[in-house]
This record gives sequence, structure tokens and C-alpha cells, in this order.
Amino acid sequence: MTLPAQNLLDAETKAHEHEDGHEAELRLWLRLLSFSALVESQIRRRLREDYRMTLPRFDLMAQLERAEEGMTLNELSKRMMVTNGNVTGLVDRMVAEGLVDRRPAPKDRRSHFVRLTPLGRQLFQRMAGAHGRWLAVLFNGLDAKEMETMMALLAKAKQSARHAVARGEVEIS
Amino acid sequence: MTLPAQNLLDAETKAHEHEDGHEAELRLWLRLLSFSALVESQIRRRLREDYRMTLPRFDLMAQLERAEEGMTLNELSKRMMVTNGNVTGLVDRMVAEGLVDRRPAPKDRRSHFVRLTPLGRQLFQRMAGAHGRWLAVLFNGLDAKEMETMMALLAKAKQSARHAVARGEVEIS
DNA sequence: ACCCGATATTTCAAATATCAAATATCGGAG
DNA sequence: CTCCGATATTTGATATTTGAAATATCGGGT
Repeated sequence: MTLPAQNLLDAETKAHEHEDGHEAELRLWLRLLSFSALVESQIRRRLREDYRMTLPRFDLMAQLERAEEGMTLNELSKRMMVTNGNVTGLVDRMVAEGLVDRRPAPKDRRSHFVRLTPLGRQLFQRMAGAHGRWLAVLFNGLDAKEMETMMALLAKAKQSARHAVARGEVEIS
Repeated sequence: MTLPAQNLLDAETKAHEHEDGHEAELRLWLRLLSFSALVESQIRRRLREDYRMTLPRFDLMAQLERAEEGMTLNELSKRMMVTNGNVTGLVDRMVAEGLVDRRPAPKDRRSHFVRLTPLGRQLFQRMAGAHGRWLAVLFNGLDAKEMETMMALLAKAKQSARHAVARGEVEIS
């Protein structure tokens, strides 16, 4: 049996080094979020000012750029990691603007292929060049080796998160 | 005067080693985005399922948690890196739910302080614990040293981006 | 052929987000 | 004190986003 004094000490120690227990993960996550919000706001602003383009539309076009024949809405929504309904609305507006077109899939009457129109492709190419240059400026403070390290760590982190999700471990309270 | 053949070679070389020129930055940025989207979607889901809470509301509460007396809408919007109008709407809804309260600032009649209600504070504390545990599971694959490295690199990257923004370098086409 | 669970998309309501314009107040220069 | 540029917030229009439900089609088993 432990003495009352010992119990108090345990509790205090625990509360101190605990305070939550996962400080490092939280700080890392918050820092990642604030960095990406900063970069994103800049890209958003430049796209708007220089090309009258929104970031979601640009992202969608970027997905389509390498798919000559286009891809289904489903594949788009998976790659963009957004919901189906979201992509439907985005595509609707972009079709109206002539940036992409929708056509029935040949084999499967449930699905539609979306692809860049020549206009969309042409516009995207101009934007992509500028986008790359903006990123280069924003990441200017990192050298090649640091970027490589960060790539590797992000890959590892992503793997980790994927596994946790697949195993349903995030459910553990 | 260069020969036609030389011109062709130049153009080809340029196009090849160029192709954009900033591949590393782009890949790093995309990887960071996909990782954060993955983590975010998990946190969003757990908040909804376990606490009927949305991520924006949780983020707002997290900002208020350490400010006993609350803070102005302006400070909130800066910290959350979202627009003023966005915060106005969020606070409106959260006041209606009794999670936060709004009161006039004592000195400055333009501004209002927002702070957690006792109910909001109590709820946030439960959620924050779970949130930390979710993050710990998601980041499980990184050891302490790797997290530290990533923290440092993100700090450096953020500095870099800040400087670029401050100097208006992102404007360079 | 018919049923049925799975897949692809759309629809709908509500929330979130941006941007621009409007409103209110502040605080200092003259 | 008054004007005026700066600051704090709200408002309104529109776009984006989610989550859930509805619709349509697929494809295998019977």
C-alpha cells in the first residue's frame, strides 16, 4: 500500500508530464496547418488576381491535365479528396465556363468522363507555370536536401495515418 | 548568329530541363496537402460522430481556450487565418448554441470580445483530450526525433514563405 | 429473366468560406 | 473641435464543402 504522500506525488507528476500527453503531435499538426494555410492563401490570391481563377477550380484542372481522355467524377473526387457532390457542383460551373466538358462513359452508363477543353488546357498551362514559380519562391528557404527530408517524413507520416485509418485505430478513445 | 539547328537544340534543351523547373517544390506541396487532407478528414469524422461537432467550431473553441477573458473577432480571424465575415457567422451560430458569448469591448466600442461559456469550456476539454489521442494515433509512425525534424523544417519553410510574402516576391511572374 | 448488394452520380439542405462593400468607431493632425 | 485615414465588424452575394438521401445502373447469383 502506498502512502497518501506518494499518491499525491504520483498524481502531480502525472498531471505535469501529462497535461494531455500528446503535446508534440499537436504542435506538429498545428504548425503544419498554419504553414499550409499561409501558402494556400497566397496561391489563392495570385490565382484570383492574375487569372480570375479559384483554387478549387485550379485543383480540378490539375487533376485532369495528365488525363488526355479525362476521368470519371468518382475518380476526380477520390483524387481531390472531396465529396462527390462537391465535384458535381464544381464541374457544373466549369462546364458552363467552357473549361471542361462532360460526356457519357462508353461502357458504363452510370458514369461520365470529364476532361479539359482546349480552352481549359491552354489556360491551365499558363497557370501551372506561374503556380510552380510561386511555390518556388515560397519554398525558397529550403534547400534540396531539406525538401527531400521533408518529402520522406511526410511520406512516412502519411503511411502512418493511412494504417491507423485502415485499422480503425482512430476510434480508440 | 546561331544556326537554325542550334536554335532548335536550345529550345529543346530548355523545354526538357525546364518542363516547369520547380518539380521538387510542387511534389512537396502536393504531398503536404494530401497528408493534411487525410488527417483532417479523420478528425472531422470523429468530431462529428463522437461529439456532433464540426471542425471549424472546434478550431474556434481551441483559439479561445487559453484566453480566459476571450478575444476580439479580429484577433480570432487572424489566428484562425480566415476572413472576418467567416468568423462573424461562426460566432453567431455558436452563440445560438451556447458555446461562446459575445460582449462589447470595454475600451473600444468597435470591437467585441468572444469567450467560451462554461458549457463551451467543459465540452472543449473533453474534445481536446480525444483530439490529442487521435493525433497521437495518426502520427504513430513518427518517432520523437522525426517529429522534431519535421517541426524544424516546417518552421523554416514557414519563415521562408513569410519572407516571400512580406517582400511581395510572390508577385514575380 | 429477376433480384440485390455495390457503384456512380445527383440532389438537397445546411454550414463554411471568400471577397467586396457598407457601417461604425477610433485617434491623431490641423 | 473637425476632418480623415485606419481599424473592427457586419452584411450580402456567391462559391465551396459536407453529409445524407435519392436515383440510376451494374453485375453476379439464382
